[in-house]
Amino acid sequence: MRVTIHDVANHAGVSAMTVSRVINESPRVSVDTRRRVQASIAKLGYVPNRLARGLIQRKTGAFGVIVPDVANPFFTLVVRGVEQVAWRAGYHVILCDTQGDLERERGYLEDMVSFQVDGVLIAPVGDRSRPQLRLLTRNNVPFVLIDRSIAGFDGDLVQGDSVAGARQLVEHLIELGHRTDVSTARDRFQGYREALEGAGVEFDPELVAESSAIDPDVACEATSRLLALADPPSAIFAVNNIAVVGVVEAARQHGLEIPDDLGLVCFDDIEHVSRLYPFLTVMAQPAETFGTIATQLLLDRLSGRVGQRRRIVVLPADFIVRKSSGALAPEQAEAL
Amino acid sequence: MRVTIHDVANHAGVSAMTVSRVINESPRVSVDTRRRVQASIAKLGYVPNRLARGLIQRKTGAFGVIVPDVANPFFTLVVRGVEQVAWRAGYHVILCDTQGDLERERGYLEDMVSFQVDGVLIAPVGDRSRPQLRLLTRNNVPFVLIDRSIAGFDGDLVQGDSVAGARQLVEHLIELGHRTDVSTARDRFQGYREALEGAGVEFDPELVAESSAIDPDVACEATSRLLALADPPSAIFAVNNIAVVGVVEAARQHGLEIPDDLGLVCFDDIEHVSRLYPFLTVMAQPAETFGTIATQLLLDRLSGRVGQRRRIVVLPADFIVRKSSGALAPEQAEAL
DNA sequence: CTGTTAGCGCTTTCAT
DNA sequence: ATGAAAGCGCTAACAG
Repeated sequence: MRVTIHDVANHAGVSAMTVSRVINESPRVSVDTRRRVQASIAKLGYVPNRLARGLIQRKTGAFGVIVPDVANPFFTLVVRGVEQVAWRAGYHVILCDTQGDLERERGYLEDMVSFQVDGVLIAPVGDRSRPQLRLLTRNNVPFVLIDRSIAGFDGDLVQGDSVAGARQLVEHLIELGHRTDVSTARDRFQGYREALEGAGVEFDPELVAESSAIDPDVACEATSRLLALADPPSAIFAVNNIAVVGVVEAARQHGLEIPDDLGLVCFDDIEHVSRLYPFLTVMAQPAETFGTIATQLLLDRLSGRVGQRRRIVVLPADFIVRKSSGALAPEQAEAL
Repeated sequence: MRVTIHDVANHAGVSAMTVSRVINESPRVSVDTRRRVQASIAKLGYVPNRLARGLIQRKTGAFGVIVPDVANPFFTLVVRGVEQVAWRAGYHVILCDTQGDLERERGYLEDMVSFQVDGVLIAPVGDRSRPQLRLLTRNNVPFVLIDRSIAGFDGDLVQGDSVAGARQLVEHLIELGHRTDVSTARDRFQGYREALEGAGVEFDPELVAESSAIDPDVACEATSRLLALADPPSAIFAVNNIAVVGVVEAARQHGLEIPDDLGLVCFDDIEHVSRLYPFLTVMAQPAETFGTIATQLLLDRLSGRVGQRRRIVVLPADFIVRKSSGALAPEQAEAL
C-alpha cells in the first residue's frame, strides 16, 4: 500500500487537511506544525497522488504533444522545445507518436481528453484530422497547432513560411539554370509553382513526384522514376529532411554525383547531419522554436492573459547555401 | 462542465453503474440497454475520466520514459521503440527529458510516482542516480534500466556490449596501424584499454580526452587539444554519436581530412546521417530495439509472468566499416 | 441484468 | 491555526 496523506497525518499527529496545507505551501500553518509534518513526509517517503489532486482540481499539470513521428529530426526538436518550456512552467509532457496514422491520432486525442491534460500541442496528420480535433474543442481542452494548419480550422498556430521558403529554394535552383522537380506538400508545392511562374518557366506536372514525407524509401522510389525520365530534371527540391534522404539514395543508385550531375535543395535542416557534413542547401527551420513558442501560446491561453482571437505565429526559415545546389565555386565548396 | 458518467446515465435512463459496465465491455448488460447507453455516449460526446478510474484501480495505463536527451538520435529511437510497444499494449508514454541533470531527474522520478504511472523506463543520468531510483522501489513502481547500468544496483536492464564493441573498434584502428585516442565513458574506455593491451600497445593517458557525450562543442574542444599535441593521434575513437560530431568539426578546423589525415570510428550510428553519407565506421547499436525490449520486460513484470530475478539483456552492436576509419581501398571507398 | 453503497486520495468549504 | 464534512468521477462489492 502506498503512503497516503492520512498516513502522514497520523504520523505527525495532525489532520489530513494540515498535511495538505503544508504540501501546498499554504501560509496558514504554524512553523512548528509545518516542520513536524515535513519531517513525517520525509520519513515516510510520501509523494502526493496527482490523480486524486487532479480529479478535484480539474487539472493535471500535463500537456499532450502529438506528432507524426518523433524520430523525424524536425519533430524531435519540436518535442524538445515543448518539453523544456513546459517543464519550466511546471508542466509535464505526454508524448504521442501517431506514425502519421489518422486512427492512431484519434485514439490519442481521446486519451488526452480522458487523461484530463491541461492542453495539447499537435502537429496533425493532415486535413482529415479536423473532425477529430473537435474532441478537444468539445471538451474545452485548449490546444495549439504546430507546423501544419488545417483547412478551415481556426485555433492558435505556429508554422513556417513554406510558400516563401519553397519559392526561395526553387528560385535559387532556377537562377543556377536548373530544370527543377519537386516532391509535394501543399504549401511548399505552391511556393514551387510561384517560383516557376516568377521565372517564366512553364510548369510540367511530369516533374512532380508524389512521395511520402515520412518514409525515405518512398521518396527514393519516386526520385528514381523522375531520374528515369527521357528528359530528367537537373535538380531536385525535396519537401523535407526525410524525403531528401531518399533523393540522395536514388541519386547514388543512378550513379549521379551531387551537385555535379544533380542539384539538390530541401526544407528542414538535419541537426547532426549539417554539423558533420555541411553539404545540403536548405531552408533551415527553427524547429525547437516551433515547440517553445507553441508552448508559450498554450501557457498564455491557460493563464487567461489572452483574448479569444486566434494567434498565428509564422517563423521564418534560414536559407543556407551549401554544396548540394551547386551554387558555390569549387574553391568555396572546398573550403567547407 | 465536462460530461460525466452520470450525465450519460441520466440521458439513457439507467444508473451510472450500467454505463460503467458498457464502457468496460462487461457482458452483464442487455443488448438493448447497451445500445441505448452507447447512443447517449455518442450523443453527449462522453469520454471517461481516467483520473477517476486510475484512482480507484490503482493504475493509469501510462509509463514514464526518462532519458538524458530526446534529441540524441540514439535516445530518440529508444523512445520511439518504447512508444510503439507501449501503444500496442494499450499504454501511454510520459516523456521526461532530464538534460543529463540529476536534479531534474529526481524531479521527474517523483512526478512519475505522483502520477501513479504503471512503470518506468529510464536511461539514468549516471551512478549518482542510484539514491533517487529508490523512489521507485519504495513506491513499488516497476522499472527497467536502459543503456546504462548503475553500479551496485540490481533491476532489469537492457544494454549494449560497450566493452566488446569499443574493443572491436579500437582493434580495427590498431590493425590499420593507428595510434589511437579515445573520449571517455567507463565501459567503452575499458574496451579501449583491453584492445590496447591485446595489441601490446602501451596506454598513454595523454591520448584520452575527457569530454561530454552530450554536447558536441565540448567534444570539439577536447579533440582540438589532442590534435594540438606534439605527437597527435592518427585516429580517434569517439564514444558516441554526439561526440563524433565535435571530433569531425575539430578535424575540419585543423584542416585535417578524414580518413587521410585522421582515422575516425565511433559508437552509435546516426540514422539519417548514415543513409545520406555512409561515411562513418561505427558500432551501430539497435537503438529502437533497446526501447522495445525494455518495454517488453516491463510488460512482463506487470503481467506477473516473471519471477523476482532481475533480467539483463545485452544487445550486440553491428560493426560497420565505412570510409572514416580509412580501412577501405580508394576504389571501394569510391563505390560507396 | 441492474442498482446501491462505499470509498480511491485529495482539496474545498465552512467551522471552530 | 486547525479540523470535519462533503465530494471530484469512477468502479468494487454486494444486493436484488
